[in-house]
Amino acid sequence: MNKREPISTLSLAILGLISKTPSSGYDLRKVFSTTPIGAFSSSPGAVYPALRRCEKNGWIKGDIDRTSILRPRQVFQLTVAGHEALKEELSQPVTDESVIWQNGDLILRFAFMDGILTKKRILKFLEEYATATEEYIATLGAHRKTMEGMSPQCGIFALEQGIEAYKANLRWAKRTIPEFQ
Amino acid sequence: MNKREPISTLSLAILGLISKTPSSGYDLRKVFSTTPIGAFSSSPGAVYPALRRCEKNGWIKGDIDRTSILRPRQVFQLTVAGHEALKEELSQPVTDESVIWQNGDLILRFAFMDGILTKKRILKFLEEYATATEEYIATLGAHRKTMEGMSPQCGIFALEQGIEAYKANLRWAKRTIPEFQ
DNA sequence: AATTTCATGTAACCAGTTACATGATTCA
DNA sequence: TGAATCATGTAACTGGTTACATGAAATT
Repeated sequence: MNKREPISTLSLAILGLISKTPSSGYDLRKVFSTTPIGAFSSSPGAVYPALRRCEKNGWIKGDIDRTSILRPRQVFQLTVAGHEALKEELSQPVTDESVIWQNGDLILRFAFMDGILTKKRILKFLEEYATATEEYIATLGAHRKTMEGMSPQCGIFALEQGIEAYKANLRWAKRTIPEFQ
Repeated sequence: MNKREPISTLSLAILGLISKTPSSGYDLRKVFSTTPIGAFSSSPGAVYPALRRCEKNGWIKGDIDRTSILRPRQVFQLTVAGHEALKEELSQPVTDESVIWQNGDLILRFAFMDGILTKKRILKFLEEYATATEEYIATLGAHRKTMEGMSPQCGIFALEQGIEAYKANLRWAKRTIPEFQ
């Protein structure tokens, strides 16, 4: 009943990563700057405040690690509430809007589902994703038709780029569903 | 020699659209909310301040349109300086970073090149885009190999989604180059 | 008469960016 | 000894979001 705060993309990435491996801010920055995990800046001005926000929401808690002689690191792990919040976020339905405007967020959510959602729920996500993507491809196709023979060639080609990308997403989803053993 | 202010994504979209058709803030909001032109909010709180910024930079100037009995609209068009700024922005090289983190911006730039850059320059853009994309696909492939057989299946599948999407981008660019008559 | 559309804008808030700062440790 | 790395953080700025506000005209 009580409404949960929305989780920002960066917070979702942080919660997702921490759910796999307890990490310090520095660890997270390294992941963001060395892996293709998403469009995240590894800037301290983004990561540390985001960690504080997650902490304030009770999603993570930090333990000081003094095993090294180096400056002590604060290693964060998920709280029970954090696990709940992450699970709920990952369980959100795939909306048409999210497929159109937040495809990256959807894939980020998918990347963290392992071990948090059941196989059934993950497959449901992929099916919803495929359906919504297929619909949007049709919409883009209709749009393309209205531009038929129009003067700004580049605009049409750009639209085709979008259509091709979404078609690739659709093929990926359809192929991944059966591969998901 | 004098350094031009960087153009934000929203400003670029506004300049690009206005370069095709002089428009009011309301016109632009309608385009953003009814066409797949990009991830832009059509919110007045974004569009009107962005117009003011462009105006302050001397890129656009507005004329009051009183032809209608309705509330007068302020119709903006590009200034000479605005055309220069847009042309320079569209002429920026395709960097590896932009292919990775700002693919949407690159496609947006491409969509507006018609009539502003020469055919030769547009083709150069597509070739640079293809090269950088191909390189990044290789990087992602290497990354994928390091995850071979790892436990979080979803993470690997998510990476594959990215690889497939970039492959689609590459095919699009390679196909579009010769189609560009 | 009430709602929708045309058309513009402001204000509070939030979050990311760049740049700076600190200070210890390790490496060349 | 100087540079790079470990590790955390702050401050100023920018720009986008949501929500609110106005007011006239057209539509139902």
